[in-house]
Order: sequence, then C-alpha cells, then structure tokens
Amino acid sequence: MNERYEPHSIEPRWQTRWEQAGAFKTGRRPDAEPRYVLEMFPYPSGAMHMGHGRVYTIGDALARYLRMRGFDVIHPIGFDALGLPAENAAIKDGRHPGERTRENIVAFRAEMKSLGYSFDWSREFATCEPEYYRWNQWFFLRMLERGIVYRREGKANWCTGCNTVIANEQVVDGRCERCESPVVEKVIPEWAFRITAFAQDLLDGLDRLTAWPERILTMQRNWIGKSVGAEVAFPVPGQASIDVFTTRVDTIFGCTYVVLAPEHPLVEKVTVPERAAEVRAFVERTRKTEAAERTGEDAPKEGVFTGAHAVNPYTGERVPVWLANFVLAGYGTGAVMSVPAHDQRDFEFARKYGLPVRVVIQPAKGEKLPPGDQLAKAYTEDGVLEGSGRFTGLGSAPAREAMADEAKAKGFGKPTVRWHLRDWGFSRQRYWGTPIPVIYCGTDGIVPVPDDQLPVVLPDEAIITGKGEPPLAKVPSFVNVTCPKCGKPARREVETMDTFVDSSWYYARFLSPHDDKRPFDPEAAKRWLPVDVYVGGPEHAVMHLLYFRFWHRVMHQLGLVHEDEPCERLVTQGIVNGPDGRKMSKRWGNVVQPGPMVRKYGADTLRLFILFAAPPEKDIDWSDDQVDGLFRFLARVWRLYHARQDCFRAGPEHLPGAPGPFLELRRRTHRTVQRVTEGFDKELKFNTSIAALMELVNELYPLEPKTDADRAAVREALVALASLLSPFAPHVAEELWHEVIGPAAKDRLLVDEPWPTFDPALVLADTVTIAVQVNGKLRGEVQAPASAGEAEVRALAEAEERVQAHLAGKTVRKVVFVPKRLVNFVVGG
RNA sequence: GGGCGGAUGGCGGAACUGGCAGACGCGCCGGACUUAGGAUCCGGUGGAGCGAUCCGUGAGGGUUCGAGUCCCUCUCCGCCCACCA
Repeated sequence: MNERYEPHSIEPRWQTRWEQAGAFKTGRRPDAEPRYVLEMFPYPSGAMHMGHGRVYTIGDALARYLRMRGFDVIHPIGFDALGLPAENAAIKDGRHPGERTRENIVAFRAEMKSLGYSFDWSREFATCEPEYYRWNQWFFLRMLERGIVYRREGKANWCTGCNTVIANEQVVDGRCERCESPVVEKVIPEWAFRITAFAQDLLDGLDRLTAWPERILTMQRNWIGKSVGAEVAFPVPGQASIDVFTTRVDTIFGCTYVVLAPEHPLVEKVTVPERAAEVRAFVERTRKTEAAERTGEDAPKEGVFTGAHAVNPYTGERVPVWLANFVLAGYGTGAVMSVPAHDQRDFEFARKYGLPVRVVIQPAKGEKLPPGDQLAKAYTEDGVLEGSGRFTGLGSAPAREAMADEAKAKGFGKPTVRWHLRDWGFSRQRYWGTPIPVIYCGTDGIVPVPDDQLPVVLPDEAIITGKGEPPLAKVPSFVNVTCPKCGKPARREVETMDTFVDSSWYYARFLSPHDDKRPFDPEAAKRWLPVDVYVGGPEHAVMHLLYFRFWHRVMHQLGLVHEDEPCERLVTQGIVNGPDGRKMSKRWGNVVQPGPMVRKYGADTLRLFILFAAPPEKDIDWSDDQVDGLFRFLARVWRLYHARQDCFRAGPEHLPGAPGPFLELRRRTHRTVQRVTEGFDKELKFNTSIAALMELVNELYPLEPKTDADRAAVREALVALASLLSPFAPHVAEELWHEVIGPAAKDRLLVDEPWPTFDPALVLADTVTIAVQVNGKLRGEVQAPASAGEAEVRALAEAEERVQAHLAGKTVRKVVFVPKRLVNFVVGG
C-alpha cells in the first residue's frame, strides 16, 4: 500500500472498474425494491459549474447509499439540450447550436465522470435528438386531440430582445427572465397548454407532497393563486352591464366608483360622447407604456372618468365609472369595484381624484375608524359590517358568503373562483426547439401531422439571426409540404416549443430511453415511478416543477402512468457562492470550477467539501481552507489504514467483550453506523454524517492494538468506515476497503456490498454522564449506570462537593430527574 | 406591501420530542519531530476573572425547576412574489 494519499492514481482506476463491472446499471436487482434518484438534468451551456457539482454530489451520495442498502436503483443522467442560450450563442458566432451543444455535452460528460458520479450512462440522451423530441410532438398531438393544447389569439409577452413570445411565468418585473430586455404586450396567435384546467388538481395535490420543502409548496400555492370571491354585475342603464370580480364582496356597500381596465371591451360603449376624446387619449397613453413601468411599484395611479354611471345592485346607488392604469385586463373580469375605505390602491386613487370614501367595516375590537373623509389610510382587515343594510352587524367572512348567495339568488352575480395561474403559452419563434407538428392548409386549415410522419425533424440548414421571421420560416424545404388531408401544397408551422416542454417529462424517458414505439414503457413506469428523490435548485420552484406536475397528470390521463404526482420527495439545494460570499460570477472574478478542483485535490475531496460545508438546502461559500482540511482528513484516513495493516487479518470471532478502550471503540463504530444511516434515512444532513466519521477516525487514531481482540475491533471499525465513507468519497473508500479485505475479495466491489448494520446493544452506553443542577444552574456532573433511577442518581449527586456547597443551609423543595440526562435540585431559603 | 426562511465563538456549522450551548471542521496559540516546515503528531482555544464564580445563542418581555428550542413585541439579513381586486 502506498504510504501517501494520491487521489489521481486511484480515482480513474476505480471509475474504470465500476464501469467495466456495470456497477451502476439499472435493473441489476430485479427482485429488490426499486428506488428512483434523480437530479435535475443540466443545460449544457459552457462548462460545468459548482452548482452542478453540488446537485449531483448530493444525489449521488443518496443513490450510492440506496444501492448498498440493497435497492434496485435507477440513477440516470441526460442533457437538456434545446434552448435559447445556445441559439443566442449561435447568433453571435455563426456556429450551429447543435455543434456547440454537442461539444459542451462531451465536456460535461467527462467532468461528471471525473467526479465519480454513479450514473447509469447507458440511459443517457439529449433532448435535441429527434428520438427524444419526436415524443414531445406525439404528446402535443394527444393533447391537441383532447383539447389540452389549443390555439389562442391573445395578448402575449413579446420579448424585445429575443423577438419571441415567452410565458407569463418567465416574465420577471416586466423583463425577460433570460435576456432582461423589456417585455411588451403584443397580440399574436400562439399555442397554449390548458394548464388552468388542472389548477384545482395541482393545488390539491400539494397537500399530498409531504416530503417537499414547505417553502416550495407555499410558492406553488401562491403561484396557482386560488382566490374565492364573487362576480357582481353593475348595470349601466340602457348601455351594458359591467361584471366586476372581488374577493371582498363584504365591502360592497362602501363602493363609491367602478374602474375598468383601459383595454376593457366596454370602454367605448359606456363612455359619454363629451368625454370620448379624453378617454381615448388616456387609453392610447397607457397602451404605449411598457408593462414594467405601468405595473411597477412606484408607478403613479392614473385614471380618467368616462362620464358613465353604473348601479350597485345591492344598494341601487349610481356610482361613476372610471378607467385606471393599474387595473389589468388579464386578471378577473378586467373591472373592479372600488372601495377606497378598505383597499389601499382604491384609497389613493380616490384621494387623488376627489372621490368619496365610505367606511363600511369596523375592526372587531379596538378603536373605531373615523369617517371616510378623515381616514388616513385604508383599513383592509376583516371586521364587522356597518352601513350595509341587512348585512350590518355580520362579520366579514359570513357576510361574504351571505352576500354572494344573495347575488346568485337574485341573478346579479355569483360566487366565483379565480386563479393567478394562466395557461402556458409555449410556442416560440425560435429555431433551437421542438418543431410543432401541424400544417396550415388553405383548404383544411390546421392539420395535425399524422403520427406516422413523426418526427418532424429540425432542419440543419436554418439561418439564425434572432430577428424578424422565425428561422424555420426561412427554410423552404421545411416550410413547403403537401397537406396530409387533401394533398395540396401547404405550409408547416414554423414555431417551436418552449424548452420547458423537454424537461416536463424527461424523467419518464429515462425508463426506456431507446424505445421507438412510444415515449416510454408504461410497465417500467409502474415499477419506477414516482421518482423517489428529486434534487435540484429552488429556482425551479414554480415554473419547471409546476409544468412537470402538470405533464404527469396529462400522462396519467393518457394511461401511461399510474399516479398523478411525479415525485415523492424534493430536495432543493442552496447556492455555492464564491469565497467572498457573493454569487459566483465573472463580474466578481470569484468563480471556482469543479474541473480544476478535481485536478488539484481529487474528486473525493471536492465531494466531501460540498457535503460537509452545510446541510444541502443552505447556501455555502467556497473556502480554500476548508477544502484543504478535507483533503487532510482523507490523507489522515489513508495513513490510518496504512498504519493498521497488521489488523487486517484478525477474525471477528476474537472481538473484545471486556471493558476498555477497544470495547469503547466498538461502541463508537456501531454508533457511527447508526448516525450515518439515520443521516440518509431522515434529514439528509450529510455534514453531521461526515462529522461522525471524523470522530470515529479521531478515536481510532491513537489506539495501539496489542491483542487479537484489539486488532479485531480495529478491523471492524476500518471495514465499517470504508463502507460509511463510500457514498461521500467513493474512490478512496473502495481502495481502502480492498486493502482491508485483502486479495480474497479482489472480484468484489465495495459499491455492491451491503450497507453495514449496527448492534443496538452496542449503541446504548452502559454508563452515562448526568448533569447536576441546583436551581437550573450547572453545579457538577456524575457518572451513573444508564439504568440508574432517581434515588441512586440523587445520592451520587449529593455526594459531590460542589453540589453540597450549593445545597448547604437550603431546603430542597423539589427534585427534577430526567433519566440519563440530568438531576435538578430546586432549593429555597 | 405580501409570503417564506434565517440570525449561535474569529469563520462554516452542531445541539432528538425544552434538559451539560458551541459536536465536527477551518483559523489561531503552545509543544514534539525536524537542516527546514506552509508536512505530520500531541495539547489548548466563547468572553471576563488569579480564583470560587459570573456573563453568554440578533434586542426586549413572558411561560418553566430549566429556553438556542415554546409564546408575545421589535430589529436586521436572504430568497420568492407583487398595483392579482
């Protein structure tokens, strides 16, 4: 055995051995229970970064552990290869996005292998392969048949930088999430998934996801955004009827005006002729304002009076109808009833334009509100109704119910549910995506491409400029087809799919990645789904994870899967920041990449650093010093095995039973097995699991075994240590395990060995240290048998000198005894 | 403004259902071995005090024999969302 720890001489060797043995192939244990461990697949733009290093290290530790626990594990990897960045890069340097993507994949694969990740590489695929995206097209056609896909003529977010439509969910503060260019509204025909039809179901499903972080569940709930309210019709006599949506129908007696969105269809109709010019100017002005500016936090509230009046159906009162820039056409009915006393926006608007403020809700307790004209700000809490006719005196909640019911009974409204979630517009005027499989025919209209003509392959020869028409429109051989129905010349759809489509079902494709008859094998799905553990960044909390849940429900409807949630447990990992605590970025010059670190320290050290720095969900800062420390730990472990070679041949029959350091060592060994095992089964706090291994090494280090029994105890510890280390630092663990086990085991691999078990009798200490307190303050400690009762411990404690000093001259009023932990004398006088 | 997390030594972080605060690592200090040490090994390391002891988990209150942990009020930090009616 080499005296020095040299990771570079051992890591590639074991990587090769594992690969040759097919150690990480799925399905090696067909009779064992299945487990599916999945990390979010990477988008291969450029080189692998530390964030990737973290996700895959966390998932890999789990996968390796579960394999050793005897499960049949699937741990696949692939590449999310289609997408805007590759296309933007292509626009920049003129290279084909596929060429660049394939290069990046080669680099990624090499780095992942150098990190020793236990992927089943035989299942790898990239979403840019027609063998994959043809099934995106297949799903599209199935959803089209079922009305889940539809064509809509609607306002869309138009990114002025990417020149393409992006989803609502991808707009951040009025800007494109990717390129940060301003997003403007534009009317455009587009394809959409009817995800809103699943809104209630997606919401209900969250209650069953008990192993998802609460944070993520809350974000999804907010994103789906169910609000229960009421729709109420405010007639404009002789003109029209304005439907307003409100969640606070209990405040309706305080409604002093009604506001329409500038784009509301009734604007023209209700506006009185003398105000038409002013209204039109306002509408024009608002339309020109960018979404970001209009809906930004500090944007001024502006409005204009239409001259019309609408009737509050509850009171019969006539209230003025206004337009305002802050009312959005796309939400609710695009019209709101304004209750300035109980809504802050309405309040500010009313003050600005001198509209009346009428208090109709009083706080249930505490001071009453002043009259509306003296109110300093809106009171938006629930309370007790006043000045609300027959509803006066009711609480807000029962009032909402009673009032919505009355609206329904009298036919001027109804209880209504509204969602924040919008349908998912997924067509992109881009090249590097899945072609949408439809044909536009002059005779037959929109004609789906027949299944037997799939895939519609992305042509290589597209000219990508990022401007004007979609790139595919400029490829005549692609565009010009004959109609599958009538055989006349027709045009292909030139738009492609959002890449979130690709990542919505890839986990299922891993189950039969080479299937050319169907997207995946439903029998395999029955065995492997849902995913047991899914590891990825919390930045995907809403978009990807919602689409992914939606798609799974669609696959359920298609009979391809048996359950409606795709994943049981979600682990969201924190960011790896630079050494300065800031986000790694070229701008700060604080980027640390996994590749160079593997070359410097070896994969095992890097993996250990990532796992030891903090629990998975916390952000961590890169630290060169900590990395050094972990390299030193592995070198120390290495030296330990080297120094104890004389223990390798002792047999377990000689294990020590008599009290002494080697029996203590055995206890430590078994306790460590227990702690690390629980670390995997419960909290996934790998940092404390690794700390436990360090403690074992520290205890082992100074021991000098003299007898066979001593050596057997050391050997037991060394065998266990190699196994326990294996999920975290697999290469060095494999090497050391072979050293201990010796030549007899040369054909076996540690990664295939069973996970060590612990003896429950050994993890329980027989002597415990009990803290002694007087009035809650620590005054000493005593050693006692673990089984000791109160009387025994009390006697031991009272014999302690320091304790006696604090008890002297006092009366013991009470004694609190916690077995195995403490005894507390409560004294007085 | 709303939602969700946080706040513990010089630093990263431990602490199961309230029960010895600071495990483990880094850094630092001392020692050993060395021509040398930025390698390795051993010891120390929350603060104050010579000491017995006292003070310490963002701040302030409370519950309790006992609070990092539970309750109330507040401050700061991070992330997500935001004229969503």
